[in-house]
Amino acid sequence: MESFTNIEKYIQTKWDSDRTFAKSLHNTQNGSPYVFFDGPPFATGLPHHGNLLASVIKDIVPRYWTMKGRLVERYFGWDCHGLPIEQEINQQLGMQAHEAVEKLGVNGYNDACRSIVNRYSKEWRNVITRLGRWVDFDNDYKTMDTDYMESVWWVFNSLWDKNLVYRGNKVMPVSTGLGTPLSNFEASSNYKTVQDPSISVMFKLNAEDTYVLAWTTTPWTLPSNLALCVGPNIDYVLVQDQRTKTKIYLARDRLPHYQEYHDLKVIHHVPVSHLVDQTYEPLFPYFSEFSAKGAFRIVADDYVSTDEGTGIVHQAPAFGGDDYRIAQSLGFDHPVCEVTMNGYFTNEVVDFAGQFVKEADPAIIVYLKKRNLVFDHRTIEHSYPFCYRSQTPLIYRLVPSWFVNVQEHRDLLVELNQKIHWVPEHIRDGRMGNWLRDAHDWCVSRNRVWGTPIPIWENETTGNYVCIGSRSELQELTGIELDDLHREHVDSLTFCKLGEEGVYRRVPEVLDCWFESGSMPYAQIHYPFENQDKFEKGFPAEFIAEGLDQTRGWFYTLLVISGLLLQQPPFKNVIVNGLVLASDGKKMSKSLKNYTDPMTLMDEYGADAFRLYLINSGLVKGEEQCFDDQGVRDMVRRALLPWRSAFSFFQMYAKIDGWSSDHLNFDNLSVLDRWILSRLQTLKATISAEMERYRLDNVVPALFEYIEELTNGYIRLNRVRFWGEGLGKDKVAAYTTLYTVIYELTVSMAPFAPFLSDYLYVELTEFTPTQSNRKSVHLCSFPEPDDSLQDLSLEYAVQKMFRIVLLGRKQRENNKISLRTPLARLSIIHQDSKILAELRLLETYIKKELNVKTVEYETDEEKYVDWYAKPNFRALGKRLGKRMRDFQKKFESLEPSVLRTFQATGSLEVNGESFNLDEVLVLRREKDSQAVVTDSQISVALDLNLTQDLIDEGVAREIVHRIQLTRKEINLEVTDRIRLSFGGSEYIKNVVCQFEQYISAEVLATELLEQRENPFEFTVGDDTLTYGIERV
RNA sequence: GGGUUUGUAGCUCAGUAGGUUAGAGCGCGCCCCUGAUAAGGGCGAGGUCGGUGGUUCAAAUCCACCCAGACCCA
Repeated sequence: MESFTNIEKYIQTKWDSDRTFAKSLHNTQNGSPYVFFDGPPFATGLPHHGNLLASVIKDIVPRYWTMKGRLVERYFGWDCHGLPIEQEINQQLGMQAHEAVEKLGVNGYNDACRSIVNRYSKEWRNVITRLGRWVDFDNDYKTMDTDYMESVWWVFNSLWDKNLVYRGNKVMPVSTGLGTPLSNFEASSNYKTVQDPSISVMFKLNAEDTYVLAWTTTPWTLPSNLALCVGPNIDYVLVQDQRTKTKIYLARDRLPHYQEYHDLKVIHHVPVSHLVDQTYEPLFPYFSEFSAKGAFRIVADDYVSTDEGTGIVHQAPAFGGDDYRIAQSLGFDHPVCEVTMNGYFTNEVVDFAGQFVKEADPAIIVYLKKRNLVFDHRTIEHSYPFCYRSQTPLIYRLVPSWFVNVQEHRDLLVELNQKIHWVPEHIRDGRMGNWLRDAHDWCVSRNRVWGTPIPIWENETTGNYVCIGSRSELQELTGIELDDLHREHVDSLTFCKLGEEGVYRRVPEVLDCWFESGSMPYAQIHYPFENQDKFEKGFPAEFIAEGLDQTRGWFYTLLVISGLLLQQPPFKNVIVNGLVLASDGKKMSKSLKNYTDPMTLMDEYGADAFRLYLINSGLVKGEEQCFDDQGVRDMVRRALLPWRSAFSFFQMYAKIDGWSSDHLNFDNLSVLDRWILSRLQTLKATISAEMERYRLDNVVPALFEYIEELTNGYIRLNRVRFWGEGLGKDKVAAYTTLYTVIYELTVSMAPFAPFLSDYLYVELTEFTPTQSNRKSVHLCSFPEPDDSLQDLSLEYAVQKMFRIVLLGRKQRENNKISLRTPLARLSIIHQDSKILAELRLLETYIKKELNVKTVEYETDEEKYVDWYAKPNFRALGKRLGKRMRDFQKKFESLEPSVLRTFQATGSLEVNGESFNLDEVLVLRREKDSQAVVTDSQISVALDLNLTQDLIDEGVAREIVHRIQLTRKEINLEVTDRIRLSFGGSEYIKNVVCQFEQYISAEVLATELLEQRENPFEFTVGDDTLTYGIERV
């Protein structure tokens, strides 16, 4: 047998040479489009389990809909711009972007980035292809393509035209050494432990002769103080410094801290409302005119804590994120920012002008001390971020930035989000909904090099802006035609406008790369410059899938852009996958080596198994899961192996009998034929239903169940039907059933296990000479359930039969009687003769499974079991309520005679209330567990008497078994006829003679002769059989 | 600190209208079967369903708080 891995490699080459993917698109070209958007990954490393998980989902769903007749085009996308790429290149060049740009120029730097963007794309293609994902890599989109970037410009310009773009400020980490803002990633990459001043400063209230105490480790921000902030839920106290007699407000929780160094006496507690809105005297005179605008006032905000400081926070809106947010809500449009990007005070700060802020700290403290405003002064050691390049301390400072107005359109976004079907559902109103409800304006500018330039030109003289939305517009204004829109080509272009003085130059920023990926629906097809019709027909997309981390990433940017642009959600269905963790519960990490490389896994167990494992879990509904290599192996053992074995079984006999689908005939189906066909309809219906709901995790369990029933139920019980010679009616029915069931199972598996499914499909076509000449399962239609073949009551009865077989086996086990020894009788015991009648239809199988001569149906349960009654809590809960416990006791103590009547009449009176058989359940327990076994619903009793005849027959079966083993050992074919010689003890020889016919038939012996010397032997008890086998 | 989410057998996980015997696979122990054989089946051990409190006749399931982890945000 071929290994699964080899099968997959073979199928892969078949797909390549037959161009099966292209054919599947060709075949569905008249189908209605099912649009799928592929989220672009950064290819800065090899694909990991998370990428593969998303890829599996992105493959299964499109394959399914393709088989449903829809046209599902799939184009791969690459995220090319942004920090990850710059990071790579910086590392490669061994210098920071700003430095590199100085040396290489924007041109050289971008060339370097461009050269590595697709460094891994070949490996990605290999891995994704090996996984079995069908996606067009040849017509992929890249966010750095000129067409793509032009569409991004169009998107940006459209927002601009709708007045949704504005210039504002954002507090960001700034490297004073480089004079430029850093990304959060860069800013958090170099923390150092340093000593800083820690001062508590007193602010004099205007209305009383008291002070408010605020704490800071950045005295240089005090000259730009504009407000103080208290916490609305914090308790404050007024204290008096016993040394200076000064009265001071601070948080009660912080009092002990200050009492360590100062003799403070509490005067009284103060509600926070007493402080809010009070005004105070500015520490410095530089910006006192701001008091007219509402500055130098106490405000309240939740962010204030009492973990450190005084519970009152000094506000310098230009130098803190919260400070800025609060200032904006107070209406300071132009907060004070008297520090240059390089960290020097400007001239407005008269006393410290030209000083580097960190170096001005001591002078500022002295200034305040002279005015008796410093309450406490010491030094602390803490961890502080430094520029990873220039090693200067970072400062947080306002940076001019471009924003998209999202805040005012929250309601629209929330509303559009409601139209999206999220899997898992909770993300819609939870993670995503909450995020949208308080969405902030989106800062879309980056002070970067490698990206799509923001297409805004600013007139240096008049301050007017022109936003450009296309290459042709740019050409009109500048006369230059560009085929590349990166900074090195665009930055130098300037223009003037007639009748307006001054020159227009592009603003220096590039776009946030999330803006580019969010523009993907338009940009991937160069809309609106091309493909207008295609876009309009295919928007919103039917389906997308990415990881949970994209909620505030791609999912969000897609929604913001399409919402603002078109007032539509960008997609209808989304599967959010969870994070794949290593088996130790940690993140997968190359350095920890805590996971197996996916390619290795696929080489060992196959991509099909890998795929099934990934989707058979909470991973496809946003939950995380520890990846377990064993789990992949399980998929082989539980699904792929039995599925293929079922096919091999069919194939082997169908070849012998020369059976083909020409002989299909549903006329003489046996009861189990009808059963497994009915189960097939149920399976197909389940798969369709779950796929429509995008609940992939519910599919694999249903497949498991079916494969289990097919192989360990249907095939095991029906093997004998395939053994006889010729093609009788019953055999045709058996082949018809087995073929149909395997065929449709195989086609149904196609989206999930595309390799083995295609392999088996092709093998199956050997038996379908007149059927369609499709070359691949992936060109087939997904099978639809046929209601006329479904019989739920039969499914139920067979289920019961299997339960009975289990009970019988259990009783044999209890009594240590091997299954090979036949028993005279099985009694199936239930007082309801209707149930027994259903089981009678399956008697043949029950006899065979339990190896009994006869089956009897017994309605007199009281002979074997004790009845007891129990309330059906679910049914009675509402009606009985608190009385449940009392009734439960009453039911449990009912006499058997009462229960007998109850079962006969279907009605029971207790305490003047009547109950039916659905409300009170009658259950069974064994009177004597030797004689009978019950599962509380139904009972069986085996006749355990072993007569000599039965024992002899058991021995005969044992003999057959040994001979079969030997046949196999000496490599006989299943169909080989043999000449059997035997000898040994008298008893054994007698048994052989007695069961001559049975034995000959079973082992395919055409001749049986007694002989003294034989090559093989075995013993049963005290007896020995010797035998020889010779092929005829 | 906030939002969301997860916590069930040694391991990986099921368990959506709250219903009284909490399941599967793997692993482990015992046994059986065997022309589907890189198999298969049965039985068994193994669980205070993260903790505490509450609602209820009844809680793994609903509520509150807490603990631990994760993701995102601050």
